[in-house]
Amino acid sequence: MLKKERQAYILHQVNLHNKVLSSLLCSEINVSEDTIRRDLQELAEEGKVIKVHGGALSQSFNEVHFPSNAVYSQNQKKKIAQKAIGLISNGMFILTSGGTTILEMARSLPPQLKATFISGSIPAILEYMHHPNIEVILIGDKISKNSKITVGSEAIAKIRQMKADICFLGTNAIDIKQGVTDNDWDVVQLKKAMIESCKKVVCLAIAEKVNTVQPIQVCGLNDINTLITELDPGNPVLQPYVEAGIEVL
Amino acid sequence: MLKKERQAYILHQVNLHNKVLSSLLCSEINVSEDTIRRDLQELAEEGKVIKVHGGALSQSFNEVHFPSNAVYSQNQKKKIAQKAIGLISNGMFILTSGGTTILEMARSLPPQLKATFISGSIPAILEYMHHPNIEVILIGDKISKNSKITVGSEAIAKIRQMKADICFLGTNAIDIKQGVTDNDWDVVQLKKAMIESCKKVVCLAIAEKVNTVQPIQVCGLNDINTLITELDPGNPVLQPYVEAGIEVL
DNA sequence: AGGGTTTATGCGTTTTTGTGCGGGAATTTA
DNA sequence: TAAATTCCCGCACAAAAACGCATAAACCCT
Repeated sequence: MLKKERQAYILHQVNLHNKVLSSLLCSEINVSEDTIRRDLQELAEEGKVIKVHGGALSQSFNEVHFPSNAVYSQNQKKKIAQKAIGLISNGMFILTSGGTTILEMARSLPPQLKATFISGSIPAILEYMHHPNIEVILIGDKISKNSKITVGSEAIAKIRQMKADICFLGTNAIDIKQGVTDNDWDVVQLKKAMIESCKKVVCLAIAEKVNTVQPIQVCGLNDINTLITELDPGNPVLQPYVEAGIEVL
Repeated sequence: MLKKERQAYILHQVNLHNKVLSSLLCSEINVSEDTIRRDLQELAEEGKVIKVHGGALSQSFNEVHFPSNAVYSQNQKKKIAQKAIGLISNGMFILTSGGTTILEMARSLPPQLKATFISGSIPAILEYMHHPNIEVILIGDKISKNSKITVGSEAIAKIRQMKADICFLGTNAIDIKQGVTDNDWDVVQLKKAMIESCKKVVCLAIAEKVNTVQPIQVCGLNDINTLITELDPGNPVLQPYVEAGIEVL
């Protein structure tokens, strides 16, 4: 087997599987490990692959898995925010959780919108405060420093005595069987109370979070009314949710 | 699984769910906890995640809103802050209003101090949140956008049901005859409630504000226990207050 | 055709890298 | 304050890489 030929084969394998192991390749092509290593090195110098200890990775690895922009998946979140804003009309009372998707929504609210936003999330409140026409109600209680949200029985009691028009949940994980799940106990308590205190529950989730599960359950699928992702509502990934009776946008 | 591949997976998880636990990851990927820890450490050094005890947090989630340091009369306020901090001891429950003097105090709190701070001022709360050992209780209600503080009957009711050890008031104007005065009706209501709900009332005021008057009265001189300015307590300007029975620092 | 040169490959040996383990320190939690 | 986690440090060990060298095939020019 010619050198060029071999390298073409290796490159093909890398692009196919996103990674190759030198140990596997050498037994596959029947050359010494040194040769494979030299090939990978050349390919790496030409920028065709990324050489790592033990083998090589596809170039696409850098772009896809290591997002360089500050806010992760910001474009997707902007898309979600736009869809969510479509559900808001003047005069509404709106409960929101925290999370970067909610923040993106807060930033994208049209300036002429007049509505009342209620939240215990400090970052979200800071965003709402910048808007000229919206009223902001802050849920008070002890502050959880890592989630930057007020948590505790006071906060929950306060939420319980409300009846908002709509509730937006930044969703950490959603799954057909497990429903909505999260990883912070305090946050889950808040979200549960929010769900009970509004007429309509809307989950905001980037597609990557769909069909993933976290340790603590927030609610079952039947408790939510609407699911918003950056995907087209017709996307096959979302069909199970449509069939479960959820409005998918 | 290659090291880089594993790190990509971890990073992906962090960005998806805002946090990861090393214990969970290691059973998920089937490597030792040490390896996960080393990975997290490397990712942290590259600035991709924030390493914390037990796992790591997403970088984007932690975007800190650093309030501007350019504060009017900062040196005087630092001096006042230092004197005020002298009145605080471990385990205290402390009510505070808003205002830049209070902010300066919040920034100067010694890191090892363990106390509970209660406030409805958003900027103050943001400062308190940065401290490692203090508990933060946020008074909830409608947010007044220009004073960045929660105002309303809910907030007042909440304050009334407390009994704090000490209360620090950022003071806009203080005068021998008119006592403490201010210019925002909502803020005044809050301050009145705070004064009633604590054992000791401390006014923080830069010297410029001493012997000035604002339209709305907060309280008479006899309601306050301590007055802190950047001046020496023996300064003639302050003597009338000493004579009125106020502790001047 | 044949000698010199370049290129490609394989084989030991030495270094480097990646990972797990144990024990003690530090930190969190009850 | 005590118990349980988690972290940190050094070590061991295996896998992989780097290096030098040997060999041989391919190439190139009289």
